[in-house]
Amino acid sequence: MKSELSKRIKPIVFQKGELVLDANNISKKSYFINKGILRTYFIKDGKEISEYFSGINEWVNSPKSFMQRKKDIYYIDAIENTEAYFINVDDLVYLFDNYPEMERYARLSMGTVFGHFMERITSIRFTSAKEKYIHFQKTYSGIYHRIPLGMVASYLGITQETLSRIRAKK
Amino acid sequence: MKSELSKRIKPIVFQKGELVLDANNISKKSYFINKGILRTYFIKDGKEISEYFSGINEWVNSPKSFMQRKKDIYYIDAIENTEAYFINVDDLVYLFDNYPEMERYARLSMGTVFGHFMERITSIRFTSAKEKYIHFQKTYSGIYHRIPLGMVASYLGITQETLSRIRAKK
DNA sequence: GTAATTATTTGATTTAAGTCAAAAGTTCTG
DNA sequence: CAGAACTTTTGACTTAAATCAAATAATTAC
Repeated sequence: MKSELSKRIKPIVFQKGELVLDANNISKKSYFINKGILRTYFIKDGKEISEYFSGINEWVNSPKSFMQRKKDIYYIDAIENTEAYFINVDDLVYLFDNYPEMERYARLSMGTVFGHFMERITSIRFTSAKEKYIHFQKTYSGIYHRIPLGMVASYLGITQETLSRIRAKK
Repeated sequence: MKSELSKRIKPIVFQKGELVLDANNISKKSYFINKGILRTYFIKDGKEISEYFSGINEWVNSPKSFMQRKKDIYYIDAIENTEAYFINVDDLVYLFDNYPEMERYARLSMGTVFGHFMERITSIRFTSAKEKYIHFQKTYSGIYHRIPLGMVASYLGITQETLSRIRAKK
């Protein structure tokens, strides 16, 4: 089964700043990061709002685009030079069809992600800007210092100025 | 397959105010609502914070407790007299084992819920208290007027007073 | 049906974070 | 490596929502 998977994934590299996925296109690819950081974001009132960041050993895609072949609002770009693998959704479906344990793995993985989302919602709802930043540092303990301030601010839903002041104080 | 499912679900009723699930216990049950409203909440600083509300034709459980048999922070109670069905996790696993299409259905359903979560995160991050309330009304268009103000306020992460003033203005 | 409890509204004041503006610091690019 | 183009910081001022406090209104229970 492992080789079935490895047969279907291909390496790809992205330069810093390069667009990995354009919200105007439907993407049948899902990426597994080997090195670097990808950012998922969307545009609101002409500004880029970061949705989340993905580092080493994480899968990244635009869920609606990838799973349902529907356009969604999410762009993905590279914050750093990034090395990744990608798999096509057709190949993934083939694996799900032939390896039920993979389907189960996918379902259970989603349960975990689910928990993270709920935690994030709580974090956003009830905390001051400072607490949000501390929570962000914990969530992204390995990579938080490599993400530009403006992107962090939009991820947290606070202004750059406020984040800059929070950083200055500590 | 339909009968396999119906063989394994049982009816249950809850009185208004009744606790459906205590965070101190692990629950192997998932409920499907036929009538009424259930509320999922947790306690923060001694206060009940509403996480979400569930109405007719929706499944409700405490995901971590149900799927992973681990304690989680979520309580569930009945906002109204409620009629529901429940299924035991063991029976659900049996169905997943024997009906791969159910496993797939579950995985795809989670994808949809996923999308709702992302939308909610966006709604929380960038909107004023008033916009949050408008979004809440859309999300719960069928039942929003049946949920007490205090519970709505904690769901939105704003104070009761602020919500009361928003309502007064429109 | 009335007292007791609980939920909602209204008012006055405070505060955290936003906005606007400009300066200082970085990093691209030819 | 020097100027352009971003990014981050700092300052002064504004505002939305929180807090504290008390008054109504609506449920619930006896």
